[in-house]
Amino acid sequence: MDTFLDVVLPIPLERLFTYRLSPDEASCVEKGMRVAVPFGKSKIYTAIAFEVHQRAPAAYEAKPIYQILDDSPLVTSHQLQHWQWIAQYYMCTLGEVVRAALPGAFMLESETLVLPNKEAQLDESELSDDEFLVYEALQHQSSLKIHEISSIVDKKRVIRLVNRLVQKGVVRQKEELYEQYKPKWVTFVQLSEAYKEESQLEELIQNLTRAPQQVKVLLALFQIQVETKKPVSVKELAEKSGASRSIIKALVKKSILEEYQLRIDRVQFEGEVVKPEVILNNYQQEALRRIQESFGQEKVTLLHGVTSSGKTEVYFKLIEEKLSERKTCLYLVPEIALTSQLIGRLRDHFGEKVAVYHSKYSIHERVEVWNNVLATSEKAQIVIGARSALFLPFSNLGLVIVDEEHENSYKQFDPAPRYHARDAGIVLSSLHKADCLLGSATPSIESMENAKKGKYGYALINHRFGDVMMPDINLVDLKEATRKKRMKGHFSETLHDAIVEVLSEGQQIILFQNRRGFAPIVECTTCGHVPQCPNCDVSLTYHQFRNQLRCHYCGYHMAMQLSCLACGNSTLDTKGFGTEQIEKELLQLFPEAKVGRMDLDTTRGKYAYEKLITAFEQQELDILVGTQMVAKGLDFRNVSLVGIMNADTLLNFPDYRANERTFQMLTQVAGRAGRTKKRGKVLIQSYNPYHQILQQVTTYDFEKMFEQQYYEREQFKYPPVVRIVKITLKDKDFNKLNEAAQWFAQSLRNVLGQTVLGPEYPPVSRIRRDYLKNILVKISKDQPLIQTKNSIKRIEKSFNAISKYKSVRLVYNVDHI
DNA sequence: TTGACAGTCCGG
DNA sequence: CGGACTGTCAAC
Repeated sequence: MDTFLDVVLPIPLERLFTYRLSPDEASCVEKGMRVAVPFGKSKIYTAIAFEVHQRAPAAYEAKPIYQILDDSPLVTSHQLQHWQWIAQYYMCTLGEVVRAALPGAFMLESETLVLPNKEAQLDESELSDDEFLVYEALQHQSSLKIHEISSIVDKKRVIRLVNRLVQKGVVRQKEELYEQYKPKWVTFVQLSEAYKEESQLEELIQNLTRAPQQVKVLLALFQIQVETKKPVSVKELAEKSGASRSIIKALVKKSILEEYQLRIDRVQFEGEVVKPEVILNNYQQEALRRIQESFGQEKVTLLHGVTSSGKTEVYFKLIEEKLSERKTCLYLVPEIALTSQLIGRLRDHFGEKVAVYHSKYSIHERVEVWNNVLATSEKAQIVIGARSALFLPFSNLGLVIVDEEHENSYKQFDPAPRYHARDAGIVLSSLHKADCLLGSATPSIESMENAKKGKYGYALINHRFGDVMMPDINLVDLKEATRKKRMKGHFSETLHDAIVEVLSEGQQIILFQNRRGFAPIVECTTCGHVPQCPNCDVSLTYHQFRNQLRCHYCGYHMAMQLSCLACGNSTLDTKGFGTEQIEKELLQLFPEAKVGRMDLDTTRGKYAYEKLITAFEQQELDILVGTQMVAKGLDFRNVSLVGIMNADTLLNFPDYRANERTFQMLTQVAGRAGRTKKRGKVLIQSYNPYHQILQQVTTYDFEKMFEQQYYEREQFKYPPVVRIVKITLKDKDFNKLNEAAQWFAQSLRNVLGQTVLGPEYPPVSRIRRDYLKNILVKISKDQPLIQTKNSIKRIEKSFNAISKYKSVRLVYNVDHI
């Protein structure tokens, strides 16, 4: 009986693909291993083995697989189950989940190599110019990759060119598989067997008197061995002895030393475990007790603790408990909160049991964490990571912590799978029968609702650690300040004076403006022309630092103009303001102060973010201006003033969550102030200080905010009262898009009724030359979710069958925030 | 997603 | 007419 294998390919295709297995292969393939398979005309892909079976496909001849890449599964069945849930719930393919889940280095892809054909007898005159260029390049190089050819001839599409060359017999092609992950090997040295005896050693040193450098190396080796009792690497020996590597090589050549290689993890924990005992105050203890009680009832639990109430210590206690039961823990944080501050605290406490996993890690480092988790290694008992850490091969998981549960960066936006890490984390914990704790100072409306209804357990800490007072929050009316001409740039007199005072006390200040760049709009005061992005429906933001106009959606940029592009007058002015402008004003208003800026533009590099934080921590900076980045989980001891430059930009955001988000963001930024004894001060500037949300922020009235927001969601039918699926249609052709969106919405309405909203243009209605239109499907809680999604998928099928709509692309966003 | 193939546009 | 580009389809 023939054996077949269904595999998941990392591409956005719904179906599994079936390959033929030889008897040998059939005996070693297991679900969860990687296999390399030929796919399409030429490519070889890495796929995940999904099911071995004997059902020969009827409609086609299955291809044989190319190679089995693992000798034991790399992906566990728990993971596959979890990934299937994600694919189903978030309406994407399993392949897309696989692509997001596996570290890139695990996915080998083939690359076409072009080699010269030595036997070819050719007439050079038969070649075109481009063909000749490739031919000539191959006289000097043994092989060329496709993209190398494309740069040689300076053309984008070269496949046809290569095909012609193959036909003319000038070149041949070869597919090569690349394993991207290379384990790191380190060379160690030890004394050869022959010299292990004391007497032989003495003799050897005597003989080496004419090679003092070599003696120095040997002595250093002995010294290190005595001190550390660990293998000694060549690198270490060279450093300790001060001798060059060639001297060590010489000793190896004489067979006095022997070299050997060891596989080493790239990510190594070095340092002492301080393990200061976590001591909880009464509030924390009470919260811990409630959490444990609710875990006893197998409930997801929400820990609602005001800023700086010491949630982290509670987490630490829970982790300690799980570790003592020999279980592992997953600690999820928003990408931005993954700072060395937090990692440092974890490492101080749990030492090398902590593994870190996030996107700024190199592909190699990720592979190592994956392998350690898979092997339930000592080194990965606690994994702290951003949302993608959910995909690691856990077994024996005991606890999932989702810190800053309300953070919307937990929801993946752009490539599918568009999953919410909090929700996917809850599902993960239930799959493993593990406990799940959500923590936040400003819980999301949905989690709070679940807690209120008793679906989640709930623990509250409403006292700051060490009984520090909550900061004093005050509103500043910008309208009045402007009318009375009490503004210095974008600073009201109140804020300005507060800064002066804080600076004179040697304390630090955080200023928050949720917009980067210098100014979001440049306008000609003569003709009113505003430079727009040619690809997107937005005006270009002025970045003074680069003297450029930039689009924040597609990256388009041009030099800042001196005169208007429309009328030629040099009467350009800016409107609105971003972090860059605040930074500049600060330099003018407070020339003595050292100012730092933290936004997407200043934190591009791998360590740029850390550097800024360290500089601020060490008080090398007096004032830190930033976007929402400054709001997230940072712990600065000397900040006594937080200023919000303009709260209205947050409130005016055109979506149903704007109020909730403003409350969360302002409360979080405010929480950065006064974390030690002195009461912190927060000033919120706004043109609309009587807005209910701002009032609720100043009085720390979470309950009232929740009630009011929940009421509005009920009135207007928004989550968590209903579930929503946002469907975005994209096309380069404006009219076609409109027609297609209309068709789609109408079909949805025919099946689902009046719960379908739209189609409507989003606030930015064109991005990267594509016009966009959204349809919103609201699904009530009593409506079967799977059936509704299936109806949508069915409509998509009929939609795709209409040839004129072929070019229209569809994007589903389930639980869109 | 990728690559092949057919159809179309464009300059000479 | 050939090259470049676009749209459409299948992939096991």
